[in-house]
Parts: sequence; structure tokens; C-alpha cells
Amino acid sequence: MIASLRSLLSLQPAVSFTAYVDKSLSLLKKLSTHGSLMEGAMLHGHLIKMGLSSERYVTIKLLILYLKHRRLRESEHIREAFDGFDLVVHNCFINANMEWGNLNEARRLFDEMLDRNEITWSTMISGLMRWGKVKESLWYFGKNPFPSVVSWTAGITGLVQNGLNFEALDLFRKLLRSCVKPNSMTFTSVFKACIEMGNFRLGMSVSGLAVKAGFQHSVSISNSLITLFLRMGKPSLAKDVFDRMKERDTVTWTAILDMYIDAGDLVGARSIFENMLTRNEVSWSVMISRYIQNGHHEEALMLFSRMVREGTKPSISCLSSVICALSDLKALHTGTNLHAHILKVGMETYVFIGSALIDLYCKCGNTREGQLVFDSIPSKNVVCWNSMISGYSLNGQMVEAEKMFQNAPARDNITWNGIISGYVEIGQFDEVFECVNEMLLSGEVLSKSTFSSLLCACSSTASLEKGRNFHAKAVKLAFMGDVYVGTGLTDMYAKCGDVISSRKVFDRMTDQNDFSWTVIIQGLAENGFAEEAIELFEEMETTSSATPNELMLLSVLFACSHSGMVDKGLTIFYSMETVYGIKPSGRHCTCVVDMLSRSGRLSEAEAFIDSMHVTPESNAWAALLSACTKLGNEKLAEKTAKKLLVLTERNSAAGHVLLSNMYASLGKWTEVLKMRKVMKEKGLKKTGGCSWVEVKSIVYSFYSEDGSNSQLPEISQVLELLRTEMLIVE
DNA sequence: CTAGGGTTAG
Repeated sequence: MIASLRSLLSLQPAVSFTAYVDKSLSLLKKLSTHGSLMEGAMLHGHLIKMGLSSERYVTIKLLILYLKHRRLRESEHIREAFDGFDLVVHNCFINANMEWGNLNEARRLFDEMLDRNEITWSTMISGLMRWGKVKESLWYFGKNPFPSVVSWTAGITGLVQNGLNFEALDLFRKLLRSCVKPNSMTFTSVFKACIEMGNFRLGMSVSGLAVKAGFQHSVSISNSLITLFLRMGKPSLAKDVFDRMKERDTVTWTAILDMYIDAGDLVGARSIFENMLTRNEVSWSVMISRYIQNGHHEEALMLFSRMVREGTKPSISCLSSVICALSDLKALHTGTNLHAHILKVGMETYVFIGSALIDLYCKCGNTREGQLVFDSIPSKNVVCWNSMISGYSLNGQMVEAEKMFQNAPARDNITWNGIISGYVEIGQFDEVFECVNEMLLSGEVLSKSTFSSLLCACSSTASLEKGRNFHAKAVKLAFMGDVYVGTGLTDMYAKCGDVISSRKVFDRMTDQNDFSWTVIIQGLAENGFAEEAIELFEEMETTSSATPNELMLLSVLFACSHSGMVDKGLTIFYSMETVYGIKPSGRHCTCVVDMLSRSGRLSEAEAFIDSMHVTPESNAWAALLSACTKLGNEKLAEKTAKKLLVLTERNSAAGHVLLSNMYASLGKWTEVLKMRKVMKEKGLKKTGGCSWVEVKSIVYSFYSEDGSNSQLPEISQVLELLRTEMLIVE
């Protein structure tokens, strides 16, 4: 842009006046859509010097330029230069006010006009549509004394923009019956309506009309057709259209680029991208965002910095996906840098960017900064509110989240899910069910994401009955093809102890991901089906592309430990880092200690603890101690007990209890008393065993120390009866 | 060579 400005400034107007004017005009037009204000102002200054600034068409282009950059002072200045009412200038001001959302000002300008033309009317129609005032816009549409293709197209496009695709098609039918001929722009909007409705056949008949109207070689129509075929999942037809095109533009290539990515061919897409003659911000943005969606965050960031270096201004969507990548990477530092840059170019007020920034800060645990971003967005939409609510929920700040939820001007499914997932996060599961009920009462429907939260709440409270109900609901809502719902159900059944159902759901899933495998292996292992867990793990390795993660390996080790497959467990443990690339954590090591201890290989267990790279958990010592006690290895027990005592000094009651039990089994009663005294002094209390039953959706819980149950007298009576029976048997 | 309508992504 700067280069063409320079070449213009060097032109001698005296030599070729017409060429000069032509060039300034086209440059001014470019500057009002893409260029910076500074470049425009430079050109303005130059035009004044050349004595051209009073030319009517130059002045109007300048006015548009200033209006696009919201320079009110300069715009007013130009308006004043016109003597009295000017239709064109007035139209420009209506359009600008529409763009800024000053609907009242636009209406006022419209009303005070002495004379209106078709452009005045179409500006009102499209402007009102842009701000969702469909009814009002259609009123202007009906009153318009100069219906033209532009106003018809504005109406159709506006309806499509507002999601009223059926109404848009109806308007298109009316257009066909009128004497106005649709043009390629009209057709592209109609195609969009067909695409959004998912109506493939209608799209095909519209394409027939477009061909009849003589648009078969129109680039934009071909582009629309490519999109239509891609959305309908027919890439080969899209390819046919592409091959037949005589002329292709950046949009065409970008659509084809996206086709390659959809087919999973990132490399092919990249090569198209590199060979494109021109790339616009959308082409960059597609490439970058798709890298991010496929998990190649670093590559995306490299491409982003290249884009900035090559002078393409990142679009709002591009910036928001880059921020999204940074929040995934939890790259707070880089994110803050980018935020500073965004502030500098004044883009922080856009809702897409603002919401992404809120998300970034909240995902990095900084809800305070997130709130500051939220407060700085002048016109917040439901997404901004949702980001903030989910941000607080994510960090367990439910008081703040609830407050925001109450104050939210609008709520959608995501708002509710934000709050619900927060209650899952902090473990208030009864709130989860209550909140979902409220949500359903408010007329919102269950979504897949609600299901994740619900199933998680069922798993955590072992509410099998509720879980089964939700399973039925998921079937009814046709959610069973979803991996997350399937995985949630598998986990729910496993956590509720119904391993058979868990396995059934898992087996019926069409595509299991890493999480699904983790959940089923963990479920089998923890419910005592150790052999099956290991079998399934081996099946996964041979038949699936899923890769083991920390938790899955922990479950496999756990299964090995509980089924006595010590050597297999050890092999897996030692291959963790080399084969799976996962560093063993303290919990993995504890599993190995437990495995060795259980099988009586006490000295090996001791040696293993000594050789560990991470600090042993107190549970590792406890496992060894427990085995020593059982096998009567008093010497090692004493040694282990001392280590455990050091660790439990500031730790939980479990270690103390274990020690006290060991002393008891050795008959050292004074030591036992000492331990109990220590525990009492420190206020340590063993977390009691807890059990519960669910009667008519109400959970009644019992604690091992809680002899009398006040919640339900019948239960206490039954318990008393059982105790008596046990005494008789004894 | 005065102003207004659209396509690809998010």
C-alpha cells in the first residue's frame, strides 16, 4: 500500500492528469477498506496541494475513508463544505451510523431527508438486518418505492444472516416472480441459505437456475458451489467444479485448501497454501486455525509470526484462534505480549478477541485479569458472559460464577453448562442435578456437554439409578454416537460398579479415543477385573491408534499388582519412559512397591524405594509396612515405620493408623497407646468409611463411626436387626 | 470516474 502511495506521489499531475485522478481514486477506495488512516490522510494532504480536494468525487471518497475510520471531526468538516442537503453525503452518513450501531441516528437522518433514492432504502434495509432488526428492515423493504436487485439482495442476505433461511428462500421465490433479475450476489446468498439448511437438493436446483441465468462461469457462484459440495460431504463434486473453473480467485483456493485439510491432508493443504498467488487474511487464518485444531500449535504460531512479518494484518478470527492456541499451551507470557499488541492496535473491544483473552487468562488461573478484560468490552454478547462464567467455574470460584450467572442478560446452553461444570469441578454434585433441573425448567435442552457433567456427577456419587436414566435419555436424544457421551457412560457404569454395562457401552462405541480406553481399563482394574484390564490394554496396543497416558498406565500397573503379575508389571513400568514417553510419577512407583510387597518380594520393594527418582509417597512406605506386618518381618517393619513416621509427621491420619495397627499386631500395646495419644493431640482423625443408599432420588449416607442414623429411622432399625443377627451367628 | 448487496474462516 505504502509503495503504491509512493509511486502515486511521484506521478506528475501536469503530465497525465486523468491517470493521476484515476489512480488516486482507486487508491482511496482501497484505503477505505484495507488501508490505514495515516496513509489516507497523507493522500488527502497531497490532493489538497494538487488542488483536487474540492472535486466532488474526490471529496466523497475522502468522506467515506474518514467515516470508515470513525473520524467524526474530519467527516463533519467535509459535510459542512457541502452547501445544504446533499443526497449522496446523507446516504454516506446513514451507512456509517448503521455500521456503528447508531440506529436511532440513522433513522433520524432517514426521516429528515427531503429526497431519497434506492440507495437510501437499501442502506436502511441492510443496516437494520445487520443489527437483527428483521421486522423493521422488512417494513422498509415493503415500503421501498425503488425495488432493485440490491435491495432484494439486501433483504435476502439479511434474512440469511439472521438465520431465517426459509424466509430468505421465500423472498427469493418472490424475487423470481418479480421483474427484477437476480445477479451472482443474490445467488451466493441463496446458496448460503441452502447450505445452512443442509438442503442439498434445493442447492442443486438453485444451481440450475444460476446456470440458466448465465452465471455458470461466475467465480463467486462456482465458489459457492464448491462450499455447497464440501458441506454436503461430496469433495469429489467440489473438485469437479474446481476443475471446470476457467478463472479462480483467492476464495477458490482457500476453499480447496480447506478441502485438503478436511481430508486430513495437512501437508497437501500447506503446499497449496505456499503456491497460492495471492493470500488474504482468510487464507492465512484457515491455515493457522486448522493447524491449531489439529494440535500443531507451534507450527500455527510460526505461521502467525510469518504472516505478521509479511505484512498481512491478522483478522479478528485469526487472532482469536491464536489466543486459543496460547490458552491451550497455557502460554501466559506470550499471551500477555499478544494482548499488549492487541491493545496497541485497538482490537481488544471485539467480542471474539475479548472472549478469547478472558479464556486465556482464566485457563492460566488468572481470573482477576480475565475480569478486567471482560469489563473492558463495551458491548458484550452472550459468549463474553459465557467465557467469564466458565472461567470462574474452571477455577472453582463458584460465588463469582453464580453472581455473573444471575446478572447475565441472556443465557444459552453454554451458560448453563459453564455453571454446571463448575459444580462438578468443586464436587458439589447435588448442585449439579439441581442446576440441570432448573435448566430444563427454563426451557433449555440437554446437550452433549451437559451429559458429560451429569455423568461425572453420577460417577462421583455412584448414582447408578440416575445414570441409567441419563443413559436412556442419551439414546433418545441420539447422542450415543458421540465419543464423550459414550466415554462418560462407560466411566459412570464402571464407577458405579456395573462393569458389565460399562463394557457393553464401550464395545458399542464406534470410535474410542484415548480417554475411552483409559476409562474402561481403569474401570476394569479398579473393580477387580485385573486380567481383563491387562487383556484390553494389550488389545488396544495392537488394534487401536490410541496411545497410553499416565492414568492408563497407572491402572495397568494397579491391575498387575492386584492379579500378581509382578514381572509383567515391572516390564511395563520399565518401558514407560522408553516406549510410551511418560515419566513415572510417585503414584506409578507406589504401585510397583505395592506389587512387590504383595508378592512377598520385600527386599526388592525396599531396594526399589531407595532407587526411585521421585520422592516416595507415604503410601509407598505404607504398602511395604503393611506387607511386613502381614509376613511378620519385624525388622523391616520397624525400619519402614520410622521412615513412614517422618513422612506422616505433618501428614494424614492413615500413616499413624497403620503404625498403630502394626504395634497392635506385635502386641506392643504401650506403643499403640502412644500413637493414639499423638493422633488425639494433633487432632488427626481417620477418614471414616462411608456408604450410602439412594431411595427415591434422595441419598442417605452412613459413616462407620456413626452408630445411630438420624436420616431415616427405618434404616437404623434394619441395621440394628442385622447386628443382632450377626451376634447370633457368632 | 459518487453511496448500497456477497463468497472462503471463526
